[in-house]
Amino acid sequence: MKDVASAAGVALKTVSRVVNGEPGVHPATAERVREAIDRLGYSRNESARVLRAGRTSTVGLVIEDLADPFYSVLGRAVEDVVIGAGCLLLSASSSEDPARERELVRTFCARRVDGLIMVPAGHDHSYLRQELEAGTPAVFADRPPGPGLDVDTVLCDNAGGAVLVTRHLLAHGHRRIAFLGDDPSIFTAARRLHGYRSAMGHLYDERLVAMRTPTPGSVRADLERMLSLDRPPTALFTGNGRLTVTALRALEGRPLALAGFDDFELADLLTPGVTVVAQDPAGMGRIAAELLFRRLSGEDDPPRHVTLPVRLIPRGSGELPP
Amino acid sequence: MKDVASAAGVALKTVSRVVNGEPGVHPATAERVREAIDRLGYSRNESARVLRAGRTSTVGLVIEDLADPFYSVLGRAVEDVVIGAGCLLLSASSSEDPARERELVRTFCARRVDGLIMVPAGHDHSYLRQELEAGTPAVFADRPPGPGLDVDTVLCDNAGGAVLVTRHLLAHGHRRIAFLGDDPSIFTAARRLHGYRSAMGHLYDERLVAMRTPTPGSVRADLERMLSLDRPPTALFTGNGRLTVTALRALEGRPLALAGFDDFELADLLTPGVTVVAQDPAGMGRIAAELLFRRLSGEDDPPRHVTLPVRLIPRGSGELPP
DNA sequence: GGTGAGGCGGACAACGTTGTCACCCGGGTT
DNA sequence: AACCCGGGTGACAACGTTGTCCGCCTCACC
Repeated sequence: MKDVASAAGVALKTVSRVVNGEPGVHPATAERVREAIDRLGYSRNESARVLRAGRTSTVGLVIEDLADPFYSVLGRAVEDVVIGAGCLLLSASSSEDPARERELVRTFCARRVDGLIMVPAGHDHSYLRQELEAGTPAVFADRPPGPGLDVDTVLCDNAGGAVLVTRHLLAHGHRRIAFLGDDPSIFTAARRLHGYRSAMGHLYDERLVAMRTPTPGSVRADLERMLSLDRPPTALFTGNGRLTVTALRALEGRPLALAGFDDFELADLLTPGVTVVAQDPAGMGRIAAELLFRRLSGEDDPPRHVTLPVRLIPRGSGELPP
Repeated sequence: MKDVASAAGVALKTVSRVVNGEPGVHPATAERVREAIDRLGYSRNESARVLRAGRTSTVGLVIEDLADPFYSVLGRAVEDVVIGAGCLLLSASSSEDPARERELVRTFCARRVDGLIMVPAGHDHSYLRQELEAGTPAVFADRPPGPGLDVDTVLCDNAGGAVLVTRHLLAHGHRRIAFLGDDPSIFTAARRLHGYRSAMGHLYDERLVAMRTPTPGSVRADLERMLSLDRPPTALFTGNGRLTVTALRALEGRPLALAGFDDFELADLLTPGVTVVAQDPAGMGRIAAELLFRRLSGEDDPPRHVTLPVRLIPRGSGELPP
């Protein structure tokens, strides 16, 4: 900027005024400055601007895995809102590791992001309190913050969706309905199990439940175990998109009614089509980002808790008879 | 930092030394400073550090769409390398819009990212020359830069993959093979068409080719037109993952041999399984990021051009007889 | 011709950090 | 006693920008 100023034969501040479109500059002077800017290929150094202004116009996004379709769609929705607000998005994957999550948040805060959007991996977010008090708002998406911390949160109706699926299978005559879920320490997994269990009522049988971090091997083993019971399940409820797909592979076409949490591409093209209860990851991302920007524009209401509805999409696999 | 200094009763510079682990600070003093840091919850302001140092330890990623499985996997691989190098990743989607791409690059450069990784949307990247000369290296992935610009580039073997698919279909007895591709102004689409055409040789028939930005409607229309020809195609080659899926929906189970460019999740679970030629998006992202960091560590060789191999995965749909 | 207003331009400080250099002080050497 | 040495510490400038404030010039009006 100094160079531009001397090239145009004006003072530093005048260049700054032109760059920022401030009034009080003679059109001819402004033109001369712009010409010098073009000639020298000058572009404002945002770091310095940030240092002065105190705001970075940057939002940090911590998700579980950028490559997961659910989270990448969520991330894209966040990005659209963030870019629309004239900010940029720093994104990083926690890989479901609380330590990495914390480290990423620390890094983001050292960079003075204006706000954070998080899909938390851990259950202890007390380390965030300091940042929040320092004025960096955070919004949680998909999963709530750990105990003792209350901030804006966007969740889907996990329990309600699980009830919906379970009742749907019950309505089609199933009584032995297995549930395959993720590690119950994950909030969504626990809520979905809860919904399943309450909808099953006295039909609940813990031998038909498997909850752990899924791998192709573990899913296969769990299914084998259940299917070789005296009274094997006639239907299967899978607790998230990845599990549904893994289970489909493990079943290898064995006829078992199936319904899953989370929609996924091509669910409609399989035979039979896979019945799911669908979330709206894009909506979740968008709303989380909007909540964040509301805070950034000074809103000071108590934390909001948004629960997004889910939608049952029957496609055939969940309507198979027992 | 000023507050920490006065709280610990030392000079600013001493705190800076402690924070940066520089030698020459008395252990007792350092301890006092660290105690003050913890007490005040201080964390270094990276913006100021950046302003001083000139490097932001930030990499900008411009891709077509963060929500697209291909690009989100690529993005995740980039992220892993970037984080591993102690940097952060700014990501943004161009939505296949050259103007937006340019604007994003401009914004990233104003923020003084250390380097750029791009999946370009446009064909004119002369605007990058200035940034390159200013010392911001760029690496292109999936598609090369426009004419007149030569930088590190990672592509897959588009033409070779298309030849592979076409020959595979020919080997299974097909002579009338249709090609459904994206807008030929997109590099990958053009290269794949080229591969298809050269493999078809004298069997090439332009009535069996449709190249345009795909929508469900356009794909349906193109297929209808081809299938109602006097001598309709007996096989279909779809030019990218999205097109393959769209075509599968449009075909609604009509028996037509099908093979596509790009692998996609569940391709193996459809009936029949979908034969594809698979790229390695994660490898592409990783290599692009590694090339970038090689530049950042001072390498000054001529631009490298990496072509990644592709792999044919027969799953059934491409082995159907005419 | 003097005067006040307003348009325009510039000098300077400050944002928070780090590199440079100088200082202080105790202990060992000449 | 004069000197040097070096570990520990601090003052200061600089990075590039913008907010504040001041001053100049012009023009209209008395």
